[in-house]
Amino acid sequence: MPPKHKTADERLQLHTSILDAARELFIERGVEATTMREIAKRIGYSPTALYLHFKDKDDILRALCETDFLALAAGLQSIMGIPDVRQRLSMLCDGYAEFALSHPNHYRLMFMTPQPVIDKTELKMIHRGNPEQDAYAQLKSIVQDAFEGGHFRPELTNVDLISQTLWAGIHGACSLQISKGNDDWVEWRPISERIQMMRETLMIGILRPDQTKM
Amino acid sequence: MPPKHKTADERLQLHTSILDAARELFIERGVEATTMREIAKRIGYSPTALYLHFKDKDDILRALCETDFLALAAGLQSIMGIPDVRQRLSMLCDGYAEFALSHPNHYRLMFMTPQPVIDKTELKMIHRGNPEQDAYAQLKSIVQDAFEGGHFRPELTNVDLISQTLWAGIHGACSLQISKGNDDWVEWRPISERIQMMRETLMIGILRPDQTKM
DNA sequence: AAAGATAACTTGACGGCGTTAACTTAACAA
DNA sequence: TTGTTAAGTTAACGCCGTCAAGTTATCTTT
Repeated sequence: MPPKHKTADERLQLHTSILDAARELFIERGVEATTMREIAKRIGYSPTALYLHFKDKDDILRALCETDFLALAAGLQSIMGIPDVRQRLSMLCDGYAEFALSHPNHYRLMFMTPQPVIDKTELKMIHRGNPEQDAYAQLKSIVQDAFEGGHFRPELTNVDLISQTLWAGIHGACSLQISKGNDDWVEWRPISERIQMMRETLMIGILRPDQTKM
Repeated sequence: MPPKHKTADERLQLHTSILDAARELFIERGVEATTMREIAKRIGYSPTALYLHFKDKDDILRALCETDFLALAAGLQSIMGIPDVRQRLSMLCDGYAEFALSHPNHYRLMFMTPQPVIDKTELKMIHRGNPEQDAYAQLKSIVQDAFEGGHFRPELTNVDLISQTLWAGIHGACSLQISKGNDDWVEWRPISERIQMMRETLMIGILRPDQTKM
């Protein structure tokens, strides 16, 4: 019970321990179902202590998502160094899918929930368009390279449109798995097969027909 | 205030007026944000009256989704009569996307929210695999036809896998629009272009290369 | 050394939520 | 006429997110 003036380090420690506890609970039982009181109990503080570090519950969610966006981009960064541009594109699809499927609850928050929770104009940490921090910028930069290398079908001329189609395809496979993968209404093929086929279908559909093998 | 023994018709009328009010509110401000009290107030009953017709809030949601699944399949039914199988496939993609984008909140409930809300084993109204009531069965039946007609690339041999890839592709384009379409982080191309390109990309990626024109 | 200010909390409360239990009352059945 | 029952309502329970006010130990100033 003894309050004490804290160093910046100690303040940060509580800050991150709130985020860690919130992340665990959000992942464990979903964001709507976890309460501020639970988060507080898990770290041994009273519920209102959370409000000393975050404006409200959404603010915690926002902070977690911000971290996750950076983590996604960081995880994909190594792929940017692959020399062959078709391989790079292909690996980005796989890397993205792996992130989505191994962090389904993060992914849901990032890409499958309504918009207003995260107003990106408020995100100061991430710099838009910076390929080291923005996964869409990474994708677009690879697509730009491939476009300049003449790898796409001649009728495809818009780099954003191509990028958004690739993103949507992989996102569709991942998000359908996350939201409906346990639904036995459909006789699902294994998710690995579905990701693989999506990647190949997109590649064949987008790349120049002469040399589709990679 | 006068309670009265009701005919089956009158009971049904209240039943559907609850569903109508709930649907409006769910669409208007989202499912989590609408309360039982609001639904009740809108139809002029006390909150607990809803529990005479539905077990709980999720039960209302479940009933709405059930109706929506049937509506989706019904809306796509006319497409099943198109003679050319490639055209049929193409039109099914468009029809599905049109449903998703013109009923975004229904679509979110149906295909973008966590699984446990709707346990389809409890849905007695819809018959699984019946192409008149099950949109996935419609898709699969067209894919089956195309497969038997030799329209797919020779390496594609599993009808479920093909169906699920097509579904995922269109779903990806639609769901990304619904959850991120108003997000200016990305310079989105118009959604109609994105749907069209997705459809064409999937067709080229899946159909036999000789005659991709339709 | 004493007094005041402040950082870091906790306690208590507010209004609203989903839901249940108990009550009310009009219509029906015996 | 007298129950029984259908169709509600009222009141309450235990949650929830959040805010205002109170409480202390520490730091700062004199």
